[in-house]
Amino acid sequence: MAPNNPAPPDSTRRSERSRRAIYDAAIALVVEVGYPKTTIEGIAARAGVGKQTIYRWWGSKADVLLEAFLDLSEQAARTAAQEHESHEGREGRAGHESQGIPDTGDLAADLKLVLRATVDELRDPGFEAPSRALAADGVVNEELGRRFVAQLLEPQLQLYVDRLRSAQETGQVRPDIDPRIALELFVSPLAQRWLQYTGPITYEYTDTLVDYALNGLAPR
Amino acid sequence: MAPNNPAPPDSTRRSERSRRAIYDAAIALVVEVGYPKTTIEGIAARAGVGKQTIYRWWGSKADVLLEAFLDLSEQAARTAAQEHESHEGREGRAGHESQGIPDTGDLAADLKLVLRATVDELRDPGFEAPSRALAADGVVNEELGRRFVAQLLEPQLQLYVDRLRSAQETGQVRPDIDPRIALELFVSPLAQRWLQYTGPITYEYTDTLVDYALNGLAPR
Amino acid sequence: MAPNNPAPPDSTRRSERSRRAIYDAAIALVVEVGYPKTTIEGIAARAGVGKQTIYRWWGSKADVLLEAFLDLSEQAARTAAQEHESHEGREGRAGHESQGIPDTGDLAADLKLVLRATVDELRDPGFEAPSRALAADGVVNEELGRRFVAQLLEPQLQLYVDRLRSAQETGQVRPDIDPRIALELFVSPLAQRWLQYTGPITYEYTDTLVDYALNGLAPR
Amino acid sequence: MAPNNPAPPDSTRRSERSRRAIYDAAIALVVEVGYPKTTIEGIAARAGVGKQTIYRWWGSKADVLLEAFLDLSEQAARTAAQEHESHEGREGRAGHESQGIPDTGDLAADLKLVLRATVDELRDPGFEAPSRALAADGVVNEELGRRFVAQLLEPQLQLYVDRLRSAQETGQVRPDIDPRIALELFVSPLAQRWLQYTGPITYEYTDTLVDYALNGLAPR
DNA sequence: CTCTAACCGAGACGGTACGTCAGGTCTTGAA
DNA sequence: TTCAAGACCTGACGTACCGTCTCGGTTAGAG
Repeated sequence: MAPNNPAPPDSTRRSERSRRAIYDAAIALVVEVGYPKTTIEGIAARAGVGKQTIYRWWGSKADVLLEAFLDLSEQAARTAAQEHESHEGREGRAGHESQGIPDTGDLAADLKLVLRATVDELRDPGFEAPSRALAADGVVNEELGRRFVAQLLEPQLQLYVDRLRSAQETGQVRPDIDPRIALELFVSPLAQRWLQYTGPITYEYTDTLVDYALNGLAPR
Repeated sequence: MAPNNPAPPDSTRRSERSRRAIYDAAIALVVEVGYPKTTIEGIAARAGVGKQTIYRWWGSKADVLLEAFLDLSEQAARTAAQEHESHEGREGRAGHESQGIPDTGDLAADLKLVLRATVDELRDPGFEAPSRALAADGVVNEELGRRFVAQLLEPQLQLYVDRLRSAQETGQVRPDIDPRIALELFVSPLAQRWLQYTGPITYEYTDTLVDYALNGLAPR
Repeated sequence: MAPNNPAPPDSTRRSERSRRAIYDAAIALVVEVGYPKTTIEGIAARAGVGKQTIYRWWGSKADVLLEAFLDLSEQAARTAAQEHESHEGREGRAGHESQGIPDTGDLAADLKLVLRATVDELRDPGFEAPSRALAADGVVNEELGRRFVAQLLEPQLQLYVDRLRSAQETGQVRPDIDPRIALELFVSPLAQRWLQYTGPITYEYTDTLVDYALNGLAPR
Repeated sequence: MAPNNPAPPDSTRRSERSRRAIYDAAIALVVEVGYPKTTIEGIAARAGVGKQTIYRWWGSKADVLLEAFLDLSEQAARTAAQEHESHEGREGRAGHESQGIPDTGDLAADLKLVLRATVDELRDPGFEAPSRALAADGVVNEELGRRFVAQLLEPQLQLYVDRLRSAQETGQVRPDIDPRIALELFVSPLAQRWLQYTGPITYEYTDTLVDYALNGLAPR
């Protein structure tokens, strides 16, 4: 279809070593100097890699960072999973939503727990810097934004959908509610405060969001 | 305190002509070529202005655009106000939130109306391009983000606070609710969908948000 | 004739204070930072004068410096003349050529004396910096070069012409010699060494030049 | 010793193409618009080269022009040499001093011939413009001046030294004369007239210089 | 002894060029 | 063929001065 213009490189010969070094350099630079001052040349230099090696495999700074961050998330998830395993038996101590949202039967409590964990994550500079960078670029670059959402955000949101559906089955949420929209009532406010600095991010705040969303603003 | 190094220029001698031209050029370029490809040189050239005239009065591309957009908003508000005046007698047909949120007594209807107007605005390229650009830069540049919020976003949100308080007085909203948080239940989801392309933006969607937020997710 | 384009300013209202300050600033800057780094803005700032005051009365940096240097030379000449007067009675101890070249009857001795004084002058940074600057600009700017020569150099050279003519009358120089050309035999070599760094500038050197020039290179 | 900060570029990878284009552009611009209006940007643009490519290999406009002019001189010398070769058998018709000064046994005639050729050269705009530019900058920039002399001027002067020494052997010049100084008697006057516009440059003038210098000003 | 036209300081303005940085492409030599 | 290295062309950066143009204020000579 497309005239395969750029003659795609042979990925079997790809240097795993370089890929890792590039990921690490990209994340480190974003954390240390910020996204705008992170440059492809800087990443290449820090990774001990030729610029061409980056241009060969990625299309832009954002591409590099998106993959690097995905990789980082996977690592973190893997680590968390192992830890989870070693603590098996204990219930509920969810550390990271990628493990799924706990289902103790008490929807409000489960949501508050998970949102508190998210609050923690949003404050961890190691995660915050790259994800904020990607989110920012995604705001102005629709294609990147959609990939960011599809690969990072939506999988997280899907866990809320699952938990809400489960709550619908137990009657804690009205059956006519669309869970994909419902989750936004407590997730989006947190997201906006984080993205736009529209307010402080605290446990009390997220707890409140859950209460308001579940019970509504109108008198009962 | 600070040694106010660069000796601030004399604003009384400032050229109004240049300021206007720079505002116009900045907005036009962001709309036409996008924020990242909008350069200070480009703005200066398009405005028929020396680069130094921009650097003399603003600290960055974002500063220029923020002021330009503020100016644009004021113009729009002024225009809308005049139009409103000329249509006096008709009630309620608010076109722009800066006029305040209508208060017909029916909170849900009023909110839906305003949110629909916001949906329209978010789709107007003349407004979308610059505000998206500023929002994006604000995500990664906290100082800018806070100014964006303080000068553009928060005044809008305050209107919701007012309307919600009015609703509390008429008993349509529970008195223990914090309006500043409550408004996020329907505003933030819309904001996030717009910022991050996490879902379509439609009247049905915003209507649904209002219903969910007012009535809550839990069965009554 | 000409449409009196720029409407020449009224020189009777001219500020002597500013003129002096500009001269001083120009000379000082050329000495301190060099001609290329001397700017009109810098002169204006250092002189505590508006830029327009410079542009009103001079056409270029070189114009300013040329006048400043002429002024400086006149001052120096006046100072030297006073000093000369106070030492009256003593013969021959010419300090500065502008007083005329001494005429003791011994042409070689007189020339050597004057050239040694020139050597001293060429090494005085206060004179060297500005005159070198003007000479340099004159090399590449014919109009300036010709003014530099006419106003500064040629009057000096004329003194040599006079002395050589006197020597022709006493038979120390052949009558068919053109003094204006002859003087170049000892003046130009010194000038070139100074302008182009083609060799060291010493008393021995200038003495030698006089000997060679008077006696010729060929065996007698 | 010095911390050789800027990490000198790898000259083996240097683009010969760019170098040539830069030389040509620099010379052409100096001839066409003059040295002061010749800018690095202009050279880069005319040469179809990035500015950085100039800054990578040269430190200043003068550096570029000096090398360009040296290259031009070498080319010219090479061309002249070839021409000379093809005219072998004919004696004495020296076109360019770099071929050496002719030695017909008649010193005065040989010097006059060569100086007349120099007069021609000083009037060839292709040579005059760049060499005047370099000379001018060298007046005010000692480091450049010394390089100009060492690389361009002194080699020419050395030819006079050689010819004068030969004349000393044949008894046409007194043995106690220092040829390096002697040559200045006829070369420097011409140089000064050229540099400073102190007088017309003609064959008659240079012929006269030779006569005066060889025979001296004093009666024989 | 005003009045008023200029010169004055200051410095904003539209520009040009500076020297630097990074983007993305292309070439070279070693592995 | 990939890779590290880095030269190359491009284009924007933020700065320095250019020469022109107001803007009050001051200042002197014509009334």
